[in-house]
Amino acid sequence: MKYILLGLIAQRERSGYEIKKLFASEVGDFWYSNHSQIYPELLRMERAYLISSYVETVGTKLEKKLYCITAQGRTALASWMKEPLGDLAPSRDEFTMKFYFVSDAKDPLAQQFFEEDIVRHKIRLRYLEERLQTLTLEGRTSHYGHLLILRCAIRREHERLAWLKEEYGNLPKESRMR
Amino acid sequence: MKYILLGLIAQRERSGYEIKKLFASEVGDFWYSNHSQIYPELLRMERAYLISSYVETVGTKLEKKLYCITAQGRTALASWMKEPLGDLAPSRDEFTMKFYFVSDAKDPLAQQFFEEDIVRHKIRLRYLEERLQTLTLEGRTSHYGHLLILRCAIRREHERLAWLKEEYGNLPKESRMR
DNA sequence: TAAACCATGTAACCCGTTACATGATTAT
DNA sequence: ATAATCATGTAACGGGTTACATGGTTTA
Repeated sequence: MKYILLGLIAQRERSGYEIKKLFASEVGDFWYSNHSQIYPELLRMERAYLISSYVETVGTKLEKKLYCITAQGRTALASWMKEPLGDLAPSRDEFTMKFYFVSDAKDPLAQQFFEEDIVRHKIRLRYLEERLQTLTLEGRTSHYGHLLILRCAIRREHERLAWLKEEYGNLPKESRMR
Repeated sequence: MKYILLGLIAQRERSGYEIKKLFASEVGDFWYSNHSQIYPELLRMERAYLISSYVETVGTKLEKKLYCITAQGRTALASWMKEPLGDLAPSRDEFTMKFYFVSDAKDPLAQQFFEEDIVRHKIRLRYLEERLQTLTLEGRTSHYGHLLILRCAIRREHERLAWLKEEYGNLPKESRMR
């Protein structure tokens, strides 16, 4: 988490609120957080000399705290990026775990799970495709990684849906009928 | 988490230690936990009348606490199973988030990330295939769901590796050379 | 002038992880 | 004997979520 904030601030100076909005939009596609975690973390990072801040006044009273990365912060970010990836964690997915308890294909729950999962993955796929479209049209430069992970996610959703439909089709008739 | 424990105890009566071992083996492929979370959770569930326990003595002194599901517990489990699946949570994957900060395909980090991710997914794929083999050979009955989610995971790993290799091959030459 | 948005924090709680702690039984 | 495994707990800590709390600015 710390490094995500650091990475975002490394791109350009940012306020806590700006970062909050990023988590609610593009960063949120891959990682989620909210302001009550962001603000304290930024304060901790400042105390650790990874970032520095200055205050800008909007209007006459409203204060906006802008954070910049420090040299130390850049070093820390670079060494995190170079660190090898950790072990793959188990998925902890609700669909998976619930299905583990379905011992028989005839169980009507199997059908229900497939239907529900197809719906939520269709929604997600549509959303991701729209995001890719937006990003492509914006024609921003230097967002290789962002495009890449979006394409990865879209492909994963396609594959997931294909698998779901295949297995759904393989269910015994007794459970597909009404 | 609570419902996973409940599901495992619903299959047959089990001790905390037995459940711990399940998390270290087959359940651990999809969800992880350890004994310091399991034991207190079992105590809480017993206090909530979802499970009941009795003590069995092994040898002369060693005590083993066996938990059974109660009628209330079965109801709670069934209603959890029927509940619709929650929203898809963002992946929170290290590879994804690090790549978000790679703005240019020429960055040598891109190459590094692909290589590392290929390695860890190959390892995982091999492991999952071995698990499926074992499970198939065991020839247990009524494990439709378990087989299904294993096949799903294997297919996901295959697809992931295919994507990784494809994108790795698309990297510009400057960064692939030594 | 009211709603929507900008802007920043704290507090309580829940869940999960690591570490601490103990002792019995079985297999080599 | 001693190592591995069986067996069950507690404590401290860290990260994330929800709720609490406040006030300024912009837009319709």
